Amino acid sequence: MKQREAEADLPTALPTPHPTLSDVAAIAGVSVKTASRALNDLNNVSADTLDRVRKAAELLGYRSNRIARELRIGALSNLVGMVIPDLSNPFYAGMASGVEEELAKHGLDLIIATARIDGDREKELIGSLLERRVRGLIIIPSGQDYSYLHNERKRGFSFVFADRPPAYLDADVIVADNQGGIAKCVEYLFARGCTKLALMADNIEIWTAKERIEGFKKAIAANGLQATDSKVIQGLHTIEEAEKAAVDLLSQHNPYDGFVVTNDLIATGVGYAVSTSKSNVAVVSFEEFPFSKAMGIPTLNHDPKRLGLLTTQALLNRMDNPMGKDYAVHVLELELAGEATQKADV
Amino acid sequence: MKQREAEADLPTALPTPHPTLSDVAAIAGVSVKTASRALNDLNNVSADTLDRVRKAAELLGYRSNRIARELRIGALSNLVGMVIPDLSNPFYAGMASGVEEELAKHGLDLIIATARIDGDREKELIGSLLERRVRGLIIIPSGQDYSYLHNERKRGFSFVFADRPPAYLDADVIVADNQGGIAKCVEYLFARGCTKLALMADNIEIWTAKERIEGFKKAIAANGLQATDSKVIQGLHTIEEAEKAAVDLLSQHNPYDGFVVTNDLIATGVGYAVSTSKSNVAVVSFEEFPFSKAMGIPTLNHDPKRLGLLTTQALLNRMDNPMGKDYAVHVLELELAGEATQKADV
DNA sequence: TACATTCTTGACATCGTTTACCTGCTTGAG
DNA sequence: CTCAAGCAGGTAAACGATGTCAAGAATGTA
Repeated sequence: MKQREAEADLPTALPTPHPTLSDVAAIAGVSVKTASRALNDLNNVSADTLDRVRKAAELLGYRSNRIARELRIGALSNLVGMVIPDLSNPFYAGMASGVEEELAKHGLDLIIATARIDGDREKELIGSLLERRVRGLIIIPSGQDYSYLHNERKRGFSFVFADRPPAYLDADVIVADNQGGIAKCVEYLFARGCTKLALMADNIEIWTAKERIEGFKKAIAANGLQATDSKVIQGLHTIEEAEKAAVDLLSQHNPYDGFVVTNDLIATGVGYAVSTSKSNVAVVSFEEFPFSKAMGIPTLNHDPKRLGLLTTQALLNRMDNPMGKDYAVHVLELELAGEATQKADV
Repeated sequence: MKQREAEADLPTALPTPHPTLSDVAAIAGVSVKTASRALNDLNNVSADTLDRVRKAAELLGYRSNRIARELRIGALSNLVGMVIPDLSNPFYAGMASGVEEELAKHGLDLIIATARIDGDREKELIGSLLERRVRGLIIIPSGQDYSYLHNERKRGFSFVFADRPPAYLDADVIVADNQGGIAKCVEYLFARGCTKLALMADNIEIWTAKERIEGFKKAIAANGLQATDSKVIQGLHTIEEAEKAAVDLLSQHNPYDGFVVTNDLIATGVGYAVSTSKSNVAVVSFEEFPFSKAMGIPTLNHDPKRLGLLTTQALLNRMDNPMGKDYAVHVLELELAGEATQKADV
C-alpha cells in the first residue's frame, strides 16, 4: 500500500528517461528485431543496416535495458547481494571491498545492504534482495534464526555466511579460527616471558567476542604453569574506554605485563595508553590497527579483504554447484605477523 | 557470442530457483491475475480465494519477481548507484554508509561499484548501472571527462557528484570548502601563537589535495605578518612517511611549531611523531583520525557520513525535479571542533 | 530460364508481472 | 419484475528485449 502511494507521488508525466530499442528501430527504419540483431549479434545483418542502426543508437544515446533482457533470457541477474551489520565499520567495509574486487573479476556486481545488527531488518533486506533475483548472497549474520531461508536453500539458491555461523540453517560458512588465533597470541606473550595476562574484549553478545574470550581462557588453562594471574575485561566499546581500562591495569601495584586485545578499536586505545606509559608491557592484537606497525605490535593476519576474497570464492563455488547437498564450514587459520619488530623503532 | 557461450555453461537443467505467480495460481486453482490480486491489492477477492492463494504462496515459498514487476510498472528500479574510488578507504566507506542510511529511509537500495581511480573502468561501471535502470547516481569522480553523460543529463536522469566536481558536465555537486577549511586551521594555529607552519599533504594530483594546498598558501599570505616561515610537504602516502616527515621537521634547529595535516592517514603518522616527541608543536587536522580525541588535536568536521547524508539529500531533491535545468554547487562549510581540549587530558 | 542455397529481415511469441477491460453473478431500489 | 450498481474473477495486452520461424531478396548453378 505504502509502495503504491509512493509511486503515485512520482512525476507521472515524466517521459521515460531512457530510449527504447523500438525508438532506435524507428529512426533506423528497421524492425525492432533487426535493431536488436545489429546491436548484439553482428550476424546476418547487412553492413548498411548495421551502420544505420548503430548511428541511430548513437544519436539517441541508447542503452540496453538489462532488466528486460534478463527477464527474457530467464537468467538470474549478475548481481550478488551482501548483507552486513554496518558499512562504517572498517572491518566490514574492508570485507566488502574484498568481495567487490573478486566479484568484478567474474563480471558480477555487488549490492550492499546494512542490517544494523537488527535481525528483523536483516530479514527484510534479504527478502528484498531475493525479490531482485540476485545470483547469490553473502551474509554477515545479524539475526538469531535463519530457518526462514530454508525454502531457498532447498531450491538451490546460493548463500554463504561469513564471520559468524548462521543459526538454524545448514549453509556454507567462513569463519576465522577465533579460539586458535587467541591461543597464538597468548603463547606469544608467554614466550616473551609474560606471566600476568589480561584480555581486553568488546561486546560479549557477539559470537566472535565469545569465541575469543573462550579461546583466551582455554589457552591460559593449557599453559597454566606459566600464568601467575589472568583477567578478562569485557564491554569495551570505544577507544577511550579501552585506554582507560589499560591505564587502570598498568597503574596497579603489581601490574599486568601482557595484553591481548580483540579488535582494532580496543587496540588503538590500549596502544595509546601503553605508548605514553613507562610500563614494560607486551601487547598483541587480534586485528591490525593504525599504529600497529609504528608501535611494532604484532597482530594476527585477520585481514578483512582476505576474508572477503575467500568468502566470495566460496560463493562462486556454491554457485557452480548449487544443488550440491553438502555445505562446508571453512575455518581460517590465523598467523601472528610482525613479531620480530616489537619494541624496535621503525 | 561470448555471452551465449557463457549461458550455455550454466546448468540448463537447473529448475528456476524461484517459483512464479502462475505456479501459485495453479496450486490455488485460480487465474494468474487473481493470484496477483490476492497477493497485492486485497481488492475484489473473496476471503476464501484470498486464503487459498496465500496458502499456496506460503507453501511454495513464493517471492514476487521485482524485476518483472518493475518492467511492467515502467518505473525505474528502487536502486540508487554509487561509484566510489575505493571501498576500503574509510572515508569513502563512511560516505557510503551515510548514503545507505539516508536512502533506506526512502525505501531505496544502494548498489556500490568501485572505480579504483580508473576513469575507463568508472565509465563502464556507470554504463552498467544505467543499463540496470538505477533511479539515480552518486559519483565520487575518478575520471577526467564526464561529457559522455551529457545525453542522460539532458534527458533528466539524476546525478549528483560528491567530494570533487565533474569535468565537462553540468550537474549537481557537493564539495567541502577545502580552502576555507584549511584557512580555519591556519588561523587557529596563528591564534595559538604559532609562527612557523608546515602543511603536510598527500597526492598533489587529487583535486582535493590541490585545493587544500592552495588554501594553505592563500591563508598564509592573508596573515603574512604573523608567519615567519611556512612550508608545504607533499606526496605523503603512508603513516610511516608522514611520521618520518614530522620527525624531520621537529629535529631542525629552529623547528616548526604548527602542523596542518590534510587527511587522517597523515594525521595518524604525525600524531604519533608528535606524541613521542618533546617538542612544543600544535597540530590541527583536516580529518578526524583514531587518536584525534585522545590527543586533543582539533579537527574539522569533515565527516564522511554527513557528506554522504547531504549528497543523498541533494540526489533526492534532484529526483523530485529531474528536468530542473539549474544544477547546484553545494559547498560545505567546515568548522573546527575540539579546540578547547587540546593538550588537555581526556 | 528455373531452381536451390544463402543471406537479410520481420512478424509473432515469450519471460513474470500488472493494467485495462469485460463477463457473469448477486443485490437492492423503484 | 426490471434495471442499475457492485463485486468476483477471467482474458488480453503491455513493459523491453530476444528466440523461433518463415518470407522475401540475392546469389549461384545447371
